Order: sequence, then C-alpha cells, then structure tokens
Amino acid sequence: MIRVRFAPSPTGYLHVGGARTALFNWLYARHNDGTFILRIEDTDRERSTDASIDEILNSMRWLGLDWDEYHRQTDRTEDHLKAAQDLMDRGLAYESEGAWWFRVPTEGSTIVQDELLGDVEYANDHLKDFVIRRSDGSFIYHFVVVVDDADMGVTHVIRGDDHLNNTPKHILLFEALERPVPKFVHLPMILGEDRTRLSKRHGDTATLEYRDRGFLPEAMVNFLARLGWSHGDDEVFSRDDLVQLFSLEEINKSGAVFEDTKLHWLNQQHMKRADLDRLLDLIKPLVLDLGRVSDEMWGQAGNDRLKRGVHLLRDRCKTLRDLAVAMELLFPVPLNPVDDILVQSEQVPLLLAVAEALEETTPVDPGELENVIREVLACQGAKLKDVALVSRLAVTGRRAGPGLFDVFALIGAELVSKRLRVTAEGVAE
RNA sequence: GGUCCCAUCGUCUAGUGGCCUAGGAUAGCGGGCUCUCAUCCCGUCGACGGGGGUUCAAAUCCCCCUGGGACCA
Repeated sequence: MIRVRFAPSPTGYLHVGGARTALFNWLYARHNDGTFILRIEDTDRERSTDASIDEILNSMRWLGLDWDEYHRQTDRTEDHLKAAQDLMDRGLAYESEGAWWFRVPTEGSTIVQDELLGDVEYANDHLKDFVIRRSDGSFIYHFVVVVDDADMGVTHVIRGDDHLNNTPKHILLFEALERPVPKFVHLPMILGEDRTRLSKRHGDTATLEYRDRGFLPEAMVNFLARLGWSHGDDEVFSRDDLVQLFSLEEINKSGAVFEDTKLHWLNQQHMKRADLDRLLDLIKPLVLDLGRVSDEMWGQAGNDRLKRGVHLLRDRCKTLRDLAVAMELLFPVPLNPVDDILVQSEQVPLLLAVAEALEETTPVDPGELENVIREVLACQGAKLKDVALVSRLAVTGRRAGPGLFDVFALIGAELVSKRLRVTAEGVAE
C-alpha cells in the first residue's frame, strides 16, 4: 500500500511550486490507489498562522487535490519527544549545552537511493553531528519530519530537490529509530524567469491568484503536471487522464521555468471542453462584479441564452475573466464602444432598413436573421460587406466577435434594431 | 567556500547508440477560412553549452571544462 504526503509550512500562501509538489504526490497516490496525507508543518509557531492554513487548504480544494488523512505537526510533540528520548536512552544522541545532538557516524557513507536521480552518495564525515532538539525544548525540522513520516507509514517521500542534501541526515535518523527508510523522489525545482527557484519576489506565484485571474483548476493542474512530467507528445490532459497516465519514470530531472503563456493556451483548451452550465456558474459572479449586469438581469437572460452565449464566445477567450467581459454583450447595458463608429451617410438608410425589417419580422435564430438581413440589403442594392462592420460596432460596441448573425440572434432582434437606430439617427442629426 | 543536483528551440518538452539533415507544443511571423476577431488548418523562424574520448555509428555512454540551481557554512 502506497502512502505519500504533502507537508507544507503554513507561513504564507501556497505557491505554485508547492502546488506542483502536492499534485505529484496526489497523482502518485491516486494512480496507485494509495493514501494521500496532508500534514501541516506548523512547529514554527512564530511564523505559522491559521490564515495560511486556510489558504493552503483552499488552494488544494480549488485544484481538486483531496486528502485522505490530515495531521498537524503541533499535535504530535509528545511523539517527537518520545522518539528523541529513545535516541538519548540508546546513546544515539547526546546532550550538549542544553541541546540534544544526533550522533553521525564518522566513517563510511550514506547513500540516497533516489527513484529519479539514482544513487547519490554522501560521505558521513561531511555530515557532522546535528541538533535535533534545541535548548528551549523545540525540535529541529529534520528530526520532526522523520518521526512523522515514520509514524505515518509514509512509503514514498516525494518532494523538491532542495531537500536532497538533507536526505542523508533523514536516512540516518530513520535507521537510528529502527524504522523502515521510505523511498525518495526528489523533484526538480520550478524556477522563475531568472532561473532561480520560484519565490514571492517573482510576482504571481500564489496558487489562488490563478483562480482569481480566471483560470480553470483543471488547466492549472494540466499545466503544473507538464512542468517536469510528460507523456509523449500529448499536451492536454484532464484530471482523470493524469491520474491514469502518471508515472515517476516520465518525470524530468531538470528544473522548469514557470512561464504562464502556455497556461493561457491550456486554459482556453479546457474552457472549450468544459461543461457549459459549469462555466456559467463560474462566470456569473465575475460578470456581476463588472457592475453593469444585475442579478435580476442575469436571471431574465435565461439559461439557454446564456449557454448559447458562452458557447459562442469561449473560443475567443483565454480566461474566465475574458469570458465574463465578453458576456456583457447579452445584456441591455450601455455599450462601451472600443472604437468610434464612423458611419458613412450612404449607410444610414441601410441601417434603418435593416432595423425596420427586424422589427417587422422579429427573426429568432441566426438562419432566419441572415435571410431577413440579406434580403433587405439586396432590395437596397447593397451587400453585407457594406454594413457589416458599422452594424457590428453599433450593436456590440466592438470590431470583433462571433459571426454577425450569431451575435445578433444572441442579443435579440429587438435590441439589435434599437441599437441600429440609435447609431443611424445619431448620424442623421 | 564545501557538498550535491542539473544541462535539447525564448519557454514546456520528445529522444534511453543507428528510425535525428533532432519530433511535438507554446509564443512570434506568414497564409488559408470569413462580415470581423477567435477557433481550426497549413507553412515558417528556432535547440542538442564547449572540448576530449569510447564506438563502424553519439543528443544519447565516459572524462574534463563551462554554465545554472540547491543545501550547508
């Protein structure tokens, strides 16, 4: 039975590098029907906060990384003391100036058998004795991790390779405590664009920030998984795909730069595949936040129409925020024209004719709309091209968007003709 | 400074001695489709850090150098 753990310190938000480590552990557990343990390493009481714990849990929940067991390190101080006392009793640790020191063998070497990197050998005389318990009674990180991993029966320690150099110490401790040594997998670091290990000064590194910026969790998971892991030439993976395909053998050994241009593309790919009702739920608060559409207006729009809107607009959006902005089209709110509308005088009668025709026939679907509009224009001796851009600008406030008849159908003949008239009459004055 | 890890297009990566005049993706650029934008499709730019070996054959194995990173001090 495979047991893995993710053990963050609650001293700030969960950054994307940590999220990637959590993800790899989670994937390994789920792929092997193992157990995924979340352990909050809050022994540093000075810097640990409940707010950070909440943030971490929310980040994990957002990404869909559910855990099977939850522990807080501070609940385990008695176990830590017991283990340390055991080492003292057996002469494997000693006291000096109030602190407890672990005795490291002066000869031989300790070999880290890493599943990814292979065997890494450390000469013991380089390691030197180290403190496991400070004179104030608090325990050193390296000691606590080992005791916890041992007690929790962790079989695979999957963590960042910044811990590789600590691992021989850990192995020595496992052996001294007479507990089985877990297997180790040291993942390459995630780097900032300056190729140093990702940290807060690199800007947007908080996991939840990506949620707030309008990324889908499955896109984030996909992106994070591909940072260091690959499966042939495949790029787009659902969460289920990843669980099914994930394996340690396909993890890369070199660090990866976190650059979110590809995340944008992946997000679009996942938006295209996402369930429409779900997308609606996700963007509704974003649309309301923009301040022009009320809850009532959203309700009146009707689910079918909203879904059609999402369906038409999502191909041109990279994020949920983009989609929310685009969705304002469906509502009778004041237009916010991106460009000034320059209407030529000969276009005025055409626009009015179209408006009139729409009022008379009130077509509903795009096909009907197209027939009506093309017919009117033909009668006037004009082509669609002659009014396409102006009418798009008049009706949507934008130069670009879905097919003209599709947007018009979406907005509704009534509002379309009204807006055409406003523009045409504005010129006539 | 000591110890350790890593090294393919700008970025993410495929590649485990011959299928590599190095493949995919993304970003950039160009084109097609079209009322526009996007999607989509096609094309294009673009990399094995350097030097030695081993081998009939090296991106792939070995050594050195260089570079980057991490941990400890």
